[in-house]
Amino acid sequence: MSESSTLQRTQTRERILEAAEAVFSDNGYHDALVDEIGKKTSMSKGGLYFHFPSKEDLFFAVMDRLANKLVKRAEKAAERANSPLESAEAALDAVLSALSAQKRLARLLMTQGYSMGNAFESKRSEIFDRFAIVISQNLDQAKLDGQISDINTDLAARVWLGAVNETVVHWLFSDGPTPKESASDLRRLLLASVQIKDLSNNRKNANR
Amino acid sequence: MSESSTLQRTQTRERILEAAEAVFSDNGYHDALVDEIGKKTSMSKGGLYFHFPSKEDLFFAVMDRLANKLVKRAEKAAERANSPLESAEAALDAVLSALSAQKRLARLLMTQGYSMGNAFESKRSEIFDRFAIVISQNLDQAKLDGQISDINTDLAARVWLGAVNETVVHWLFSDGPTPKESASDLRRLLLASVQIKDLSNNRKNANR
DNA sequence: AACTACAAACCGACTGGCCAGTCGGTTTTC
DNA sequence: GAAAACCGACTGGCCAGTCGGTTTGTAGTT
Repeated sequence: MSESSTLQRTQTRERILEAAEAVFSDNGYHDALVDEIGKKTSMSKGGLYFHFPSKEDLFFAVMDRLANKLVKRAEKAAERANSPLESAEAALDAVLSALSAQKRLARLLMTQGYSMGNAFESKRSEIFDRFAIVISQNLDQAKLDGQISDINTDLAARVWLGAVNETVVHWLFSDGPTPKESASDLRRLLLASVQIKDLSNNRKNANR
Repeated sequence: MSESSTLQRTQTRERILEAAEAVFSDNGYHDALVDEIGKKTSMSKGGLYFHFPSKEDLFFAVMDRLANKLVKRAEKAAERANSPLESAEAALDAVLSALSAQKRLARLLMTQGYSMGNAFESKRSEIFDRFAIVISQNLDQAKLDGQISDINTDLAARVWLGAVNETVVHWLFSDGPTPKESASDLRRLLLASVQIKDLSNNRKNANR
């Protein structure tokens, strides 16, 4: 068991996860066939089951992998910003553009897992919570800094996530505008929702 | 075929829809067994299939029935209000309290159908659109009246729905607060998102 | 009121297709 | 030569939908 074999092993796992991501997001959990994932990986069913104990575990692994990527992306975008409020905004933008760029990713995270029942719910919940934390922590800080007014930041984070979710899902299943196209309007609405106090930046939040 | 028999017929259909609603919302589409719906109705599978051509049709019928009820409720609440903005607000409240009161209803409308794949999506889409229209029309009017600023009302309606959806789903799968408990905070956030201009009412939308 | 005829409503055992997961066996790697 | 990785035909459980048959309602006839 050299370290090269461990590397090989994670590479194979990665290959499987890649293929599984495609198949799951195209068909949803229930209609995704393990055999098809095998075909895409040029690996037999038995081979897959050597690496993952069940279809369900495989699906969760796919979701975790995607969520990690996305959360990291959001956190990095937030770090680059200059104020807590801008961090929250940047995190939002990062997620939105990532989802716009990859329908598959959006489908997987938002809808394609529901067919597995309650197990999926807690996973989705867990992942959304991670995003919610990134947003609400920044909003909390913005509140302390007096950048926004005294609102319920947990709920605000939830509202932001919900707004993104609905916008994306609507885009996925209707031929509406890309979330990215709506991004600036969406940003305006969500920033307004937290009732920005300091108008010294260049945006016009003209309220009377 | 007297009219009493037609009445009988719709009563039976109603009985089935009631039972189906329970079973679907408890188990989700995929895990709901037609036989169990039969058991709850004291009717055999064959009997059910006399009234509904397939499990899928039955599910859609259940959804339509619920959506109709809810939309009507929202519209009536909107009518009772005194201004377009208050109408939008009232519609929101109505939906929120209905969903809070009946977890089952919320589960069905929001998550339990995904397991049937894309067919559900268009149904969900259709239903959410109906709510979106109620909200966005009122927001449009509020815009014309100068009650709110010049925003993208379609998107705003979407944001509101998304916010409600996320709040409710979060409540369903975590032990968070009832949506009704969050209602006033939520209302504050969403009203702020549309950037109310006229502050002559008793709410404090203090923006500098 | 009794009888017939027909259809609407309902019954429930059965089938046919599906597919996750298994397992005895083969190849690859070290 | 031993273990890790992989193969793929097979099975076992599941359940929507079917269908030949029974019951119930109802309209027409005498």
